[in-house]
Amino acid sequence: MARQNTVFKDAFNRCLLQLANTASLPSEPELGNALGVSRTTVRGILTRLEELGLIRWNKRSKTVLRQPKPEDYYPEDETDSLSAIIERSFMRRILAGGAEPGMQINELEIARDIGIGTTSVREFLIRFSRFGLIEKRPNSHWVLKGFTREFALELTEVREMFELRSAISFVALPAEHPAWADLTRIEAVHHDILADIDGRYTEFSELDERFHLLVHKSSANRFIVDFYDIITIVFHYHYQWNKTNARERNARALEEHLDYIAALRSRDPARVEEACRRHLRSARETLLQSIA
Amino acid sequence: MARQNTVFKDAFNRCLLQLANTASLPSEPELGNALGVSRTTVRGILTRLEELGLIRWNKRSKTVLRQPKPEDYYPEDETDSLSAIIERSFMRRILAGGAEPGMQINELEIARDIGIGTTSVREFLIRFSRFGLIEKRPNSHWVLKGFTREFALELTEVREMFELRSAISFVALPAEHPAWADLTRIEAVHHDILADIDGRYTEFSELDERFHLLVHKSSANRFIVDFYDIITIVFHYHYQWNKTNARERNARALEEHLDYIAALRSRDPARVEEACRRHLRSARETLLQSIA
DNA sequence: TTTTTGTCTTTTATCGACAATAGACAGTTC
DNA sequence: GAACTGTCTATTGTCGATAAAAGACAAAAA
Repeated sequence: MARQNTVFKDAFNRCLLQLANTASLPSEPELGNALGVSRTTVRGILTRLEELGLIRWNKRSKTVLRQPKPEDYYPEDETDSLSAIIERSFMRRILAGGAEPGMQINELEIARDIGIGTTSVREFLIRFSRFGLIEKRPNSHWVLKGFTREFALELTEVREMFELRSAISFVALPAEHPAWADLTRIEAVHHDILADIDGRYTEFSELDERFHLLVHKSSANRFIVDFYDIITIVFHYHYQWNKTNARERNARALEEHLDYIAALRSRDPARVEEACRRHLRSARETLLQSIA
Repeated sequence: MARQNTVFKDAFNRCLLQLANTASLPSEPELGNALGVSRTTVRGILTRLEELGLIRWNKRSKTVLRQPKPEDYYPEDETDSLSAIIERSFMRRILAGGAEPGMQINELEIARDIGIGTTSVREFLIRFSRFGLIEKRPNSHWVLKGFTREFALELTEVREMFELRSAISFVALPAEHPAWADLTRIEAVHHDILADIDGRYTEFSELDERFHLLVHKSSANRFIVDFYDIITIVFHYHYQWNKTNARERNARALEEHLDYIAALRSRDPARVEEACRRHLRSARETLLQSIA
């Protein structure tokens, strides 16, 4: 097979969710827009919905006949894009497994391991190389540079430069800029989670990403915003792997965020700088502790 | 054909140059080291040298029989790696041609244009995307973001942050660090070029890259050093295309470099910061002028 | 006249294949 | 016994092929 129809299956599943609330479906272009796919895929979905007896479809009329049952959905693991699968598998290898710096990375081996072609693995590695964890020897293998203490220090050094600058430019945003409203929403979630910290502390990781990305975006600089991808992926996988003291860590970080947010609101650059520095310093400590 | 033997041809040509000075060639591993290729390729080269009657080869003895003639070399254009070919072709497209921001980029079209397969084009685009000039729409085309004024401003903003920090850490390098010797060598070339500015001003571009890279490297931060790739490629292709006032521009930049180098030598951070700022400001102006 | 649908073409994502190149191992030579 | 060569295997770089997905265009419907 040349390509898995994961786009179709994933969009189909999302379409079933939308089906729950309506008696009939909108036009093909509109559906395509809502699901983020082309009309070709939409028509594939409609065809399948009809086959399963979920709708009656005749040109413009798409009448819902019954509600979807669990067995109508495609299994979740068939909806993952190939690159997502490779990413997970690769990160497990280099974070969880005893991956020594300097180790060789073998495209063919990874491909066989996952059961896919080498092309996709190559493309993943090329994309991944910008994170600075691997390096290519031309005409030969890749080398793992490793998730080391140096890596963490270099990463956080740049992060601190970028975030400090972004935070300063945040306070210069006009009052009607949507970022302020986003900030309010994000602040509210902080309070919600803190109120039930024992039950919800695991939601911090995602919130953390949203908050810092919002700050970085105010720099209006593509290089700064793009760099945040590296932070995201490192923290994302790293925290999946290292969960010691997660509750305390997250509670503390939430408090620091609230300080930081208050500082942004004050629009006082000196105060922002101080709150930002304090939070980033403790984030760096946390990261370093879990490495060494 | 699955793959051009450009590595072989290029190494063969370089080997012919080395041949000029010796009566016999060293061992296979040693040759491989000198040329940066594997023993397999070395043996290919030796075989070819023997076929052409350039050497007599018997196990350890590789006696040079005659000096290479021009027709012994492979044509230069057969020694370019595919990715270098794609890069040149692509940069010509987006810098020289009237490439509007927002334009779609079509893998298949580029591949047909150059007469190669799509895989290599895809891989090039993925690698190139980290420069922030193009962006992928998943399952669909790439979009050219364009070499615009915003791009130049975002690029120089980060460059200034990084270089300032690197320059400051440069003065902290111990006196025996090789960077100081490199700096001396680079400074000397500045004087050489200035002494014959009319004849040699075109050599500035390469010198500029060497100098700034040396500064960036003293940061010992892979993200800062890697970022310099973007600067390099942008300036490299940009100056190939825009040559107005090159002589005056370069002369001025050379003087600024000399100030900057003197400041580094003084090891006075305040003086370094000032000289660095001044030079980067004028570099930014130059870049901006040639865009708008 | 604008939106929707039917149909058809083009492009992307992925695979398998194969030559170029790297690299491993054992026997050979100094 | 250290380095070199002969031979063999494994991996990378690139191509062509193909299903999935996107998208163009004209006919049909509102």
